[in-house]
Amino acid sequence: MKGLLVRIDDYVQNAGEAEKQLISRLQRNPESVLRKTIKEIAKETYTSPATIVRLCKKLGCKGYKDFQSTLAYEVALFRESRDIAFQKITQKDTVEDIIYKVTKKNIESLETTRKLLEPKTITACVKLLETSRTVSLFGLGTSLLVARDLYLKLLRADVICNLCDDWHAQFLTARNLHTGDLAIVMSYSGLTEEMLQCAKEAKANGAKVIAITRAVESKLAAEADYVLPVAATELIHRSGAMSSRISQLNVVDVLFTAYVNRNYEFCMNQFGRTHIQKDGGT
Amino acid sequence: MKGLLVRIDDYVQNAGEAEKQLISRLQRNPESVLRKTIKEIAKETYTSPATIVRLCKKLGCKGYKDFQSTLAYEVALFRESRDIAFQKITQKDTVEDIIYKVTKKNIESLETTRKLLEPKTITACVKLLETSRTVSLFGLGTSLLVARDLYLKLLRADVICNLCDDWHAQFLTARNLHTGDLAIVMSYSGLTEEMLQCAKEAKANGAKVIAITRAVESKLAAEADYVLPVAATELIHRSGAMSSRISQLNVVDVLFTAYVNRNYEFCMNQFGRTHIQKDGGT
DNA sequence: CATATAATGAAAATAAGTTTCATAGTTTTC
DNA sequence: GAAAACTATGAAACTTATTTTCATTATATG
Repeated sequence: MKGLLVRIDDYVQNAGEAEKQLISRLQRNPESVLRKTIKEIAKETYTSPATIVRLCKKLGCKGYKDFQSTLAYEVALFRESRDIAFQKITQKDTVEDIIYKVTKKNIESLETTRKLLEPKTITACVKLLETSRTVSLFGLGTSLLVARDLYLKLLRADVICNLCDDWHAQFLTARNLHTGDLAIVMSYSGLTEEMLQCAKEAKANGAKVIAITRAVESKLAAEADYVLPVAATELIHRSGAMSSRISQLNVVDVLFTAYVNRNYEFCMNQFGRTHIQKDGGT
Repeated sequence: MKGLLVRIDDYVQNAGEAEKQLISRLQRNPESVLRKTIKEIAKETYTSPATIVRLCKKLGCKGYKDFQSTLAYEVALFRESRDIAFQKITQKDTVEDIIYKVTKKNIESLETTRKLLEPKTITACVKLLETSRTVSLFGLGTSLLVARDLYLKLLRADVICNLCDDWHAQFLTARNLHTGDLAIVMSYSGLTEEMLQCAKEAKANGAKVIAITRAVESKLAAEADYVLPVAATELIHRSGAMSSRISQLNVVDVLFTAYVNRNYEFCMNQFGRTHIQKDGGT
């Protein structure tokens, strides 16, 4: 069932005059409705209890009470998620505050990234992973860490892959790609000139290109066959966008998990052969 | 104000007979209370509306209605966080499911990690970062990625630090440490023999040791002066613990942010000097 | 222009929640 | 050890909130 506020919004077009009054009031401040009685709302909006009850029923509730508690549930969730958004770290913050805010920031950017990811794109990327002869990874700085993470994963799944640490070597790798190869280019900002060059080179040589970046409109994205978007996160201090790599890793997780799921038997077999310690961890 | 269910639990000891009946009913299924009237609850528990209202007031609510809406809020949040926990990925899952579940898993492990982190420990670790002559980082596999991440951060803040890629070099680094140096050892499992050796060596040479691990009871943890705990995450498939590195990165974020906050002016100045691109990103 | 239809509010009816008060059991005091 | 004071409790009266009914008005339809 859709959320109540969404249903309200859907219904506006069919609403009568009194109902429009009501809806406008509800949308302006849904939270305060929870603390008011049906009579108070009726008075505020120059309507009547009867009209309110009718509206509640049209929205799929049993009555005003049911409406209130459904709304309470929604508002609780919304408030929680809004809480997260406006927490900037200041010098006054205690260590406890920092633990809370930093974690919430990271969670927020995961949520945002999730909303940006399109199943179709993931599916297309997984197919490329399956059908490409080789997979080459590209990244610098923090994005190199993400590339390494995906590299370790692909290794374990026995995908033929390649990642060079320094950018000259990466560029040479790009130059050697051919039709049937896949390049995955990671650049959070989408502005890194070196990555753009790698993407161009890969493309020019007939390879497919996937970009993992926040910059869906960038030159890098334009160069790519598929773009896996990452949430743009504000800075914490001016210390660089922190959550970015966590979001990028989340994209990597999604991509890899989707890949494994489509190649289940084979991958499970591989994992058995490639885990290093009993629990596979380090 | 404490949560309602907590307050209920606190109150049990002072409760009379009828009240105990009530409380037991409330605790058994708080959610269903939301859909019941005061009379229904009275009947179910062989008590009376009056007793219920009194209990609500003792718990700090204005009456039964207020009690219900406070509870609704709490239940909504709880249900949300419980929803997350039981989502295992199966072969039947669509790509859309995978996007959702993988992200939720990662969020869940961030939440758990947050709860494990103790402000005192962070503060102590930040002090070590401030006062140590040098900081050396240790890690292998996925944990090496985390180490590299912290390394990049410390570099930007002009902390004298060191990280070697291969484990032999890491071990030699540990051997060269002295009193006044700091070693930060990352091992998610806490079982990696190589990391244990590095920690022991560092300790033996008089250096302080911080461990970032899920294994608070491990030999590695025993060797460390401070342990920064990371949530233990179940595996997604058998492909290795995915969320672990995200949690580890979160710990790194917290540690580094706390450090920056205590050395604000200096770090901000440094960040100005060390950012490579306009937005500092890659 | 008459008639059907939909929207609305006033007021009655129903239901919910709160308060008061009487009772029974318990503890304290002399 | 009995009277007094206190506490916990539920029945019933009271208050408040919600829902339903029904009459009125406006609007569309043939």
